[in-house]
Amino acid sequence: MKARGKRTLERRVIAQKALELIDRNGLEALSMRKLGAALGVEAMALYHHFESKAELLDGVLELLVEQIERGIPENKPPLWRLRRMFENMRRIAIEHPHAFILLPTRRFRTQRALEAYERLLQTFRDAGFDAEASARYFRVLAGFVSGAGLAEIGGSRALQPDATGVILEDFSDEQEFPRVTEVVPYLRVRKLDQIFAFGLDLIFDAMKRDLRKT
Amino acid sequence: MKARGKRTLERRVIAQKALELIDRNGLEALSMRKLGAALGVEAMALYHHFESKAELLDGVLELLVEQIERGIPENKPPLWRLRRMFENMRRIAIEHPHAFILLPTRRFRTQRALEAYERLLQTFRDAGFDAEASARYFRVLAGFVSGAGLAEIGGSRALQPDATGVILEDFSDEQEFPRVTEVVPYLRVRKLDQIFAFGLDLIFDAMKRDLRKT
DNA sequence: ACCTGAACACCGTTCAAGT
DNA sequence: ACCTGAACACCGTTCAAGT
Repeated sequence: MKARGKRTLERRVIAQKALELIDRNGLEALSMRKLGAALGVEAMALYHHFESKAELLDGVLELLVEQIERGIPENKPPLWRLRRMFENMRRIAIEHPHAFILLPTRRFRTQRALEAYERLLQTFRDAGFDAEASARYFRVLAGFVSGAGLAEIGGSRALQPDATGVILEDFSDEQEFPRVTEVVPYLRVRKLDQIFAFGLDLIFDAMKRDLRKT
Repeated sequence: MKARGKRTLERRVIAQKALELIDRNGLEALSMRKLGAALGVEAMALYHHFESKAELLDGVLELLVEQIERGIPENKPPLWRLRRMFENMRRIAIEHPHAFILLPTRRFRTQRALEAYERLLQTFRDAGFDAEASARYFRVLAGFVSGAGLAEIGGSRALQPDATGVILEDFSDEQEFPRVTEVVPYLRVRKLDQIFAFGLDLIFDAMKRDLRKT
């Protein structure tokens, strides 16, 4: 499992270029052929570094997972750090709208991804939760943040690669869908920050109550 | 936009067969060619009923969206009905693990999907929320349920179509990932019901507090 | 109105061959 | 050890043709 110097470097460079292409053209548009071309190499050369496209995507996932811990000082209280980590997850959705889906759909299978997962769970423990409560709150938070991230993307930050023509605005004559129409302004991108914070508050408040109780 | 009898029927039959194939072989494995074959027809015949594969997927999405309202009596209180709708969303994740992803990732663009969305939002209004609060709680609930649904799937109910070899159980020597290891038993499929209910309680409790306040 | 069949421009991956 | 190039078995979709 130990890297042989150049190999790990290459893997990372390839994954980074893949993420770049995904950011630019969408996940569906990423192909081994195009990725090879972008790196000045034949598609098949990539199979020397990754066994399959699936493994390459695990490599891209690793890059996203690493960002969960970005810019979080060690010396802050655990609950504060946890909050920042989940806020980071949302930021990843915004910065990498086409790649974000990898985070909630692909299992963590690589060393680096599992290491980050380990540290995240350790932070729950540091906050005072036992294994069961850590599992529970992790699931609830990760669920909420994943779903919120996906909504943010569908919401309008990024276009879907294979979207069909009609969008809500074309549709809503307000006669037919009054409730949908009235809700649209409150779900604009600008408003989503507040809603996300509100949801996160809900969960963290419950966590704090829980900690005080025991 | 009005249907011409047979046409709508056909569309539905095709979408249903597509969902069946997705359930059996995964979303990635669905192709126009295979779907045609399953219906005893050439792939190109499908383009007479759907303009593209994207539109076909919108048709499959419709089938899922309809199930959100399944088995919910009109005469129950709005909050109760809302809870049931979001529980239904999770059931959809469990019953259609490979297709569920369509729900949080594809925008609602078809008549039937928007109608269901309209009724869902109307139920928030019936419960006593204004448009803004409806938008907020809808987003938080939909976010949580989507994320929880995806986690449920990754968790183990369905295999990923392009999963790579290693899974956590192979990995965790408990030396290297003690926190990950200790959390595994609490995230087993059997336990996810409780965690889901716990998360939903959190949000519905906040909704009830909110309603009492005003 | 509905379906076929050939064709185009792509895919991921295998394999044998090159350096 | 690393890369190429041809080939295989697929894709979604266009287009002209059939009934």
